[in-house]
Amino acid sequence: MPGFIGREQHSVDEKGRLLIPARFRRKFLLQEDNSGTGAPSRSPALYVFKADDGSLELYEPSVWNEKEQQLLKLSDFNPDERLLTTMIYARLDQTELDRSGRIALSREMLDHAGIVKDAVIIGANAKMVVWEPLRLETLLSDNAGRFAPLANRYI
Amino acid sequence: MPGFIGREQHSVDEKGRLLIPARFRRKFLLQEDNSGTGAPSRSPALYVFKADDGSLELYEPSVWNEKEQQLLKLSDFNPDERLLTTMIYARLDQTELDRSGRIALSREMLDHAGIVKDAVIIGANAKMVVWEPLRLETLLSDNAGRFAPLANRYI
DNA sequence: CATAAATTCCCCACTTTTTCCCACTTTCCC
DNA sequence: GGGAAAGTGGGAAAAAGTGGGGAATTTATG
Repeated sequence: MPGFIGREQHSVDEKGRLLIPARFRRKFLLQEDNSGTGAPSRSPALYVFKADDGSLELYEPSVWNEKEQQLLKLSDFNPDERLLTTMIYARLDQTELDRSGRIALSREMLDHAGIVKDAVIIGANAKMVVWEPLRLETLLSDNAGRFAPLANRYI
Repeated sequence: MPGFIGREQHSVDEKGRLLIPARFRRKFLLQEDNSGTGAPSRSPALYVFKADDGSLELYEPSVWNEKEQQLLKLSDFNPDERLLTTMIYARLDQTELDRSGRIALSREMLDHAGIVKDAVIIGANAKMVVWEPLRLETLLSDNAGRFAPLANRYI
């Protein structure tokens, strides 16, 4: 129950580093550090997943692990289930926050999202979603007229 | 059951701070602070949503969370449902009241509503709606003739 | 296998933004 | 009118964000 909410834009430097907004960091540093020792939580990790819509999804370990429970139920010997498992792990990566609260995104991840210089991070409750700013803008404006109908249908 | 009712106009300062009228504040400080301890309620939060009509909607956590239940049912892997989720979280932000009862609105939020110096806050029962004064005035006068027909149809 | 090149990691320094707090003015209410 | 609450503005301290240097590690290459 992280509850990431809000939208921010930050730059990605030449080293591929992307800052996780402080307000998001607080959300999971808080719950990572339930060691009771009060010691600084060692190395907050994040799972990075290439989404179909051209964005990147960032998950806390606890949230990803919960999703992963579904995967573990799949059989290695059912072709479809095996394929799905392969597809998912092929798109998955893991990264850690550095001392400044940044993560290093690999070249493939950045390419997948089309990120060059800037990135938008959207809090989507359980996860964070990373977009190339223009790509997100285009998606939203191209589909602006669909918001009301969709909202009307689904919520 | 917040029951915000009334209309007020307040200034937005250079730091983007907007005062939540005292009578609205009382509504939800009351129900936030059901800790029983009588201690000052820590950090009253508000969700801010960019509405389609060029206004900003302010929700109390309890009210927004109820809406969010609908969102949580949507699938990440159904394109329409995913798009809707993206559209909503891309327009959503979260903010807290400072000690003076103000919220800090981000630049994007202010731009969305066209707010420069002043803002009108309308209590609309479950939520508060924030308008740039002239924009609201224009909307109302441009559609004055439609009030009776609409009211006739729906209420 | 050794050396060079590249990448990663760790840290520091600077700039900008946010937060916190205080003070003043206006309005409301008895 | 006097006191309290509400509303407004701004200064200073703290935090967040950004960039980059240099050591260490990994990867390429002769």
